[in-house]
Amino acid sequence: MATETPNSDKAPKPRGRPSGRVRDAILAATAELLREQGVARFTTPEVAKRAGVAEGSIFYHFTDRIGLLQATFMAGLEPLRSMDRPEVDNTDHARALEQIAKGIEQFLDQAMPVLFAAQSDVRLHDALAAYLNEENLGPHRGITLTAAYLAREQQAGRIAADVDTESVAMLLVSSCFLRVGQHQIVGTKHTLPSRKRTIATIVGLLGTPAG
Amino acid sequence: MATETPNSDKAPKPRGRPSGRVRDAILAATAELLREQGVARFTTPEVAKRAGVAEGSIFYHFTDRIGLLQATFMAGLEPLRSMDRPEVDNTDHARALEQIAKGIEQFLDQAMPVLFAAQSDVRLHDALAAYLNEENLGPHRGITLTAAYLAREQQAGRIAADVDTESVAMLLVSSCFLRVGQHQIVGTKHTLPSRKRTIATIVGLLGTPAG
DNA sequence: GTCTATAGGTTGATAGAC
DNA sequence: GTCTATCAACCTATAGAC
Repeated sequence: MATETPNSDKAPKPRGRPSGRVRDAILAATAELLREQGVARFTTPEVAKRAGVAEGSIFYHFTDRIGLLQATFMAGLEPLRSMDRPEVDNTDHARALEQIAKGIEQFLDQAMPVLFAAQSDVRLHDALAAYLNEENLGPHRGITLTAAYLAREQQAGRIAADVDTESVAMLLVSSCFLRVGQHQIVGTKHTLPSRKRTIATIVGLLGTPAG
Repeated sequence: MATETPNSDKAPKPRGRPSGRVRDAILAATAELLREQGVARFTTPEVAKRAGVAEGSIFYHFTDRIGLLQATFMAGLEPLRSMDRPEVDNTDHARALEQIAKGIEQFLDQAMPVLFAAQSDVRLHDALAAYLNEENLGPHRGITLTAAYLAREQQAGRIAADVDTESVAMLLVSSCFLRVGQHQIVGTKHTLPSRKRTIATIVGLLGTPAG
């Protein structure tokens, strides 16, 4: 996961992202291709064509095909890394959870194809897994964030004290994964209980506040 | 999704699966390869080597590479199709749900790599999606099955009448997907709440039976 | 039904000019 | 940093013997 740019050592490497217009175009084209066509159709000539750059540039920036894919999923996971405690603007649990769920699903919508792509090759898979572990990313991150919100509410006395907030958080995150996964794999999200309905049920877990 | 065997028309086609030793070896080798290496490393020479057959045989039986993959995920989904109402042997909800969840996770453990593989190519993806819709397979199947159990319990008065059993079922199935998915993608299932803990929380949703 | 041999087509990656 | 041109490696699929 180290060599992403050519200048790994040696002196006065240019500050900031190189110039990066081509580099970014390649990354964007790759993400697009993965989403639309799947890894199988992802070939360096195809990426080059779509990015409007020369094929050789790909190898200059990313060393090889695998390097490009790694850089792509690291870029795709960036939103998760910088995702901080969700700012929920009220104490209506259903509303707040829906906000959180929406955010997670939105993220997954664009990140999941990349996760799928990484499953296509052991090397990629292993690199991704290592990265996720190192950076403490993955589903666990979303769960922790959600659990934190619930715990705050619990301490404020708005959620029954005996509720296992982490499990509840996991249920919410799970349902997001399934909803997005089903949508991307089967294509009809309409056969699952809606997000609203799911959350209404989850809210039922939070117990009567104080009476 | 039609031509799986060569003899599509013409008269006295041999009854039962041809002789099928080679055919099955190919299917098994394919599934293995997908699990261990991912689609990228799945090549017809590799499959042939692993199955101990000639490469040509693959094309004889499955027409082309795509045909083999399609046949493989149809085979992998077979357990789901024949999965019938779960026989749960008692009325302890936690126990029963755990049984169901275990079954689903077991199935997913072997089916998920194949689902991932299908995401690698639009043609495969579309073929899989069509198949899942036709046969009414997919996550929805597991949810329906689970919901049916819950509904029965509800009618028997052992679950509160106002519980949305389908949503609860979805939460259970979701958690299975997330658990298996996390395990296969990130590799550490240990950071998620355990199945037992999750189910304990879900059971909390079922309400006090009659008092 | 299964095999061997091979044709034909892509693809990843390199070299070198600008 | 970016491009064009090129090559060796590899893979899918076919043809034909057994």
